[in-house]
Amino acid sequence: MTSFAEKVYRLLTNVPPGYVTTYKELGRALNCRGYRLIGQILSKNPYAPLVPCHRVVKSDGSLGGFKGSYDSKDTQEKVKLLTSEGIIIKNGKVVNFSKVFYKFQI
DNA sequence: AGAGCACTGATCC
DNA sequence: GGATCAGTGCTCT
Repeated sequence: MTSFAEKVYRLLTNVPPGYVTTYKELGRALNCRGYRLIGQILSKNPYAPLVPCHRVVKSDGSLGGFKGSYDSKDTQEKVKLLTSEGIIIKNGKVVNFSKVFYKFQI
């Protein structure tokens, strides 16, 4: 499958552990303005644990959603995961966001 | 062929 | 400052 989705997954696997990126950055890296579709694609995530979709957050530092839910235990688990990777999250937002933000080379 | 979607920026109070 | 509106592009049914 050589679709747009695969490119997203590929970029995601390029993100090293302990770093995060944003839907916007992904969209920009792929030259795509439909930021929503990035999340939609990730929600499908046929590549499951291969693609660290929990490392993708919103542009303002909040985590956005996870597993199709906005406010559930899944989101809390995402926080826990990121925290264990060295990312500080407080009140549902990344504290050291600018420090762990992985910028794609365009 | 059509609707959905884990977002974002701009606009409106 | 916070809330709302509109735009956006690919995937799935």
